[in-house]
Amino acid sequence: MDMKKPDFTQRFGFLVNDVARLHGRRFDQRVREIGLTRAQCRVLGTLYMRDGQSQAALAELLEQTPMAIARMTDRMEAAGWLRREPHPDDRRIKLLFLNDAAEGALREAMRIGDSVQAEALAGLSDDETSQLLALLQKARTNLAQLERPEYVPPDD
Amino acid sequence: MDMKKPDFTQRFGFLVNDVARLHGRRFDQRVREIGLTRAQCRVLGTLYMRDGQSQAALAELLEQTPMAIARMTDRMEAAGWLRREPHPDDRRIKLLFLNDAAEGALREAMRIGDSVQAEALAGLSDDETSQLLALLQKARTNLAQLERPEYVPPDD
DNA sequence: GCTTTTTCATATCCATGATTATTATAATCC
DNA sequence: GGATTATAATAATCATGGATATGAAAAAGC
Repeated sequence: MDMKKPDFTQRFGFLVNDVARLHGRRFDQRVREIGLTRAQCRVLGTLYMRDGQSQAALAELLEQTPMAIARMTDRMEAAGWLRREPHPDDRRIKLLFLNDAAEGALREAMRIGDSVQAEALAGLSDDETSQLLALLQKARTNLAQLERPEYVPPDD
Repeated sequence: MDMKKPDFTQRFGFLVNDVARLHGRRFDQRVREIGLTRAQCRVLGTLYMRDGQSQAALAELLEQTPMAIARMTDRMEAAGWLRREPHPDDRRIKLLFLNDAAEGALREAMRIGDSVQAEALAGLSDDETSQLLALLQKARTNLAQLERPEYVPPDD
């Protein structure tokens, strides 16, 4: 008898959760000195690509609830990273715009992200790294499609 | 000009964060019906492998702060999943033991985890799946060693 | 033995995210 | 065009996790 108990740390859910937690913790420790957090960098990065989104649209892009975006943009507006402007035609909607401070901070955050990524993927060959990214991308598309079946991954 | 802006969603940090968030959200939705959460499953799974740990030891195993474990075990003790018992020799220490209800719930959580993993990794070959797990495991080891240089990954 | 240092658990505060409900505003449907 | 329905933002509540600080108890130094 004395069955070998299953090793939970080898399961995909545990693993990806752990890697994200450890990676994110380390990233947070470093971007903290520029006054940002991991989640805020995510918002900044998305707005940088598509400035002037509504909160609802941003929530869609980030696969998050509108509520999470409402509070996040509250904090980020208070911190001066972005501003909210009324939509000219629809008084329900607030459009989000990056402030000038955001671009430099985002560039620095990218440098930090590169550095943490290098730490996390140390010892992996270039092939292994691209394979890892491709497989994660596939998993991300799978999971996103489960929630929004109409979603089609970008092609360009 | 009109430089192409960097696609943040392709970065490792964003990707692994997103996959963990989407996977965890889906897992949470399902284990909720047995009264558990993702984080609690993580605790249950670890205690199942090594019952009778101190909170500090559990924090080490989970790569988390003792404070996070203190609050987590508070909630889980109140919910009846585990109990705290005093250490016979050291009055600072509380040892954690799973209650009977935990084992069945954990088995069900594993089934749910298998199901979500299958959804997330749909379309990946067996080779790709094992490669993904192996690469994530490597990243996890890398990141863990940055925080605890003495850490050595299990060999058996 | 007694002081200093470590260690264990925990209180407090903040950031994040999910759920649920509410309010204001648009859009749609007879 | 007035009632119904849908959508945008947000409030309130809970679970989670990091950072800092604290009290109690054990270990180490002398």
